[in-house]
Amino acid sequence: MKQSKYDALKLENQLCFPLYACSREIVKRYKPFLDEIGLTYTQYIAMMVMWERKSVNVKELGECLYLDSGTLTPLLKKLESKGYVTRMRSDKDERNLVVAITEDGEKLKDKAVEIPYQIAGCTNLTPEEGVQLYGILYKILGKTP
Amino acid sequence: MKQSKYDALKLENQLCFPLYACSREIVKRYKPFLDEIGLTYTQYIAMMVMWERKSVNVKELGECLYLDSGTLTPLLKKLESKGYVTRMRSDKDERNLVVAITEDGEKLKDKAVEIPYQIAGCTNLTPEEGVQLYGILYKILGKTP
DNA sequence: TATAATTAAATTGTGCACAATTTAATTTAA
DNA sequence: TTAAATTAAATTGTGCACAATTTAATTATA
Repeated sequence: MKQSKYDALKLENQLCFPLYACSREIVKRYKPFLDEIGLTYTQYIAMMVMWERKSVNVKELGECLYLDSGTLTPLLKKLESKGYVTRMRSDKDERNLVVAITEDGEKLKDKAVEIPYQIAGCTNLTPEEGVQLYGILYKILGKTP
Repeated sequence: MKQSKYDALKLENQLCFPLYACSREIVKRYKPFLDEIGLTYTQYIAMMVMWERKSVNVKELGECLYLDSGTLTPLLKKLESKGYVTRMRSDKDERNLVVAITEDGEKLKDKAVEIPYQIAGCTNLTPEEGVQLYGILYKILGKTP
């Protein structure tokens, strides 16, 4: 095997690259299912938080999703225009914007609930690999750089 | 533990979400190092292919990076304007655009070679976890959905 | 060999991501 | 208590991603 001081720069020796490619690949596999309920992937994970929390402010939502207001503000305006959430300044502290789920947003949950099962058929990992991957990814996320 | 038919829709039960979050998190960790050589992450992985292949057409580059011409065309124009690659239609088949590395592009490699080692200090995985992650990610990428 | 089908890039339009800045509200401290 | 510091969203600007369409070149076929 020919060695070079540049080996560390080869695409095949990167861990970050397959992570980046895989992330996009999986989002692409979600697309046909998400199209049926009219959500993008980012809107879908935002709705996941809403289905669980019912009401959060932008900062909390951002902490859940690792996203900032620059991404969330336009996204939440879109979810509002679709009628799935409302956006209102908090009475207690008007700096906070409270995002709350609507009845239509709740109804969407019943359509969305099939998606995880449909997606399961699109991956080829063993249950063990899934658990390993999950653990490793959250280990990376947990480390404050 | 309270169970619900909606458990599959919880963010914490997703595999895709930490993948998506991790991918962005790691790209963010590259940013300070990439800033020093004036490349974005996508430009960096494109240059990795160029450093290895010297000359490729857009289609081949897209296959390496899992990206299409919609993403690559503007990106390659930027790399061209920075002087790291040239873009020329192929003589044999004018549908093909040949992207070739320049001398400046080659020189950049010597600056970039430090980056993988600098990044290594920013992750917290054991070597075994790294190997596991690598294998699982390429298994996902390999499966034609 | 014309015509149809295919192929490769480029283009168009939408939706993130995110750094940096701005605006407005609240909290802290002199 | 008022001025400074902090905080939360929104805004601005850049750079992807990617679906869908267009343009131009090449190949296959009737």
